[in-house]
Amino acid sequence: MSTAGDEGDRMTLLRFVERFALVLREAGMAPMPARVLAYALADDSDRYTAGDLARGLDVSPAAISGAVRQLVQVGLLVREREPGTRSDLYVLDDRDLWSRFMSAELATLQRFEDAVAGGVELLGQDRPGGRRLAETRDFMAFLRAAMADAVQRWPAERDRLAAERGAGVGA
Amino acid sequence: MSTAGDEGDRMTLLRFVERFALVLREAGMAPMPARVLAYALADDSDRYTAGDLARGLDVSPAAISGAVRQLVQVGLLVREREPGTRSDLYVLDDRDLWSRFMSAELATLQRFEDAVAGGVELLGQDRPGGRRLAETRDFMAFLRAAMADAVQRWPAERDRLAAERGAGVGA
DNA sequence: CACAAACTTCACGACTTCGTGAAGCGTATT
DNA sequence: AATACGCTTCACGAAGTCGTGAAGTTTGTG
Repeated sequence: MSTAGDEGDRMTLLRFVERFALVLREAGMAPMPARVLAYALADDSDRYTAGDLARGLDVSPAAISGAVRQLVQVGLLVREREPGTRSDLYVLDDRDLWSRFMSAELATLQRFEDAVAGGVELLGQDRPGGRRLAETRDFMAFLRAAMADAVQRWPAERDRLAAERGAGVGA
Repeated sequence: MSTAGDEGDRMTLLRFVERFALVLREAGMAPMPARVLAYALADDSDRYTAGDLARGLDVSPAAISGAVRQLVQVGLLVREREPGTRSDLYVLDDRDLWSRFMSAELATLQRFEDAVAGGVELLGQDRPGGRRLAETRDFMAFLRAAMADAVQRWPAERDRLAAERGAGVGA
């Protein structure tokens, strides 16, 4: 009977994976990396072989291969190697996961800023188009600074939240 | 001779449009809306008919039709109607353009948060996966608050920048 | 009232992208 | 040293998406 419960858990897990992956895709992530990230985040284990992920998500090992490479490249997954085994282990280093995720986002924002700054150079600030571009560039810079600041403040804020809740539960 | 210069300007403009549109696409925007937005932002006029955009970008009116509808829907473009003409006018209300753009982004972030919160409900916080999800949710909330705050501060910051530069040029 | 212009909608063709299946390669076991 | 296992790469088939061309609709003009 315990199997039935486990299978139910697995189904709810996979449903959530699909739902969360959809949001990630809308934010620009490719489908398979989105699924792998969602799965690694929500499943209870904290280290997975490629085979684990393939079986857990019920997709081909080939799909996993590409997905984890992309995730490793952007720093959302870390590849580890246990001596005496032939499988790589992928671990979701959740301690600074989202700070790292946001760092990638900040790089994107930087590219925005560069592209717009290039446009300002090309068009000059003495024309309406150039002025709009310049203001856009300033906004990007402002926003990027604000986000970088928030990312930096996050660890302390997280610890504060944890302490607060720990105290609340204890009381 | 002025024609040659104008054509050169037009070419540099279109090159910039392509470059900036590419960045916008990487951020999740559809190709044609990205081009239209980049063009409307960088070109010197501040109101365009659909025909202006089609000719300016050298694409079919049909492509413009879908693109402007999407841009109007997310609030990046405003549709206006001059009495006594048969064309709608699309204006890029640049005063609060980026605040509005960020509001849409904040909505996306809210969907993130909702999806993750749903996962926390499904999985419970007494399991490693659920705990990771809960921390993710908290991070999303924290980041969203920081971004909302930044968006709110932007108008004042922009005016401050403008005043500063105006003074700098004068000195 | 008829005509003309502009935009919109629709359906098609081209392109890109995604995930699978099969073959190849590296690595530990025996 | 040979074998078996797991991952990776490659090429293919399928699905979704994008922009064009043509027809239809609405709106202003003569």
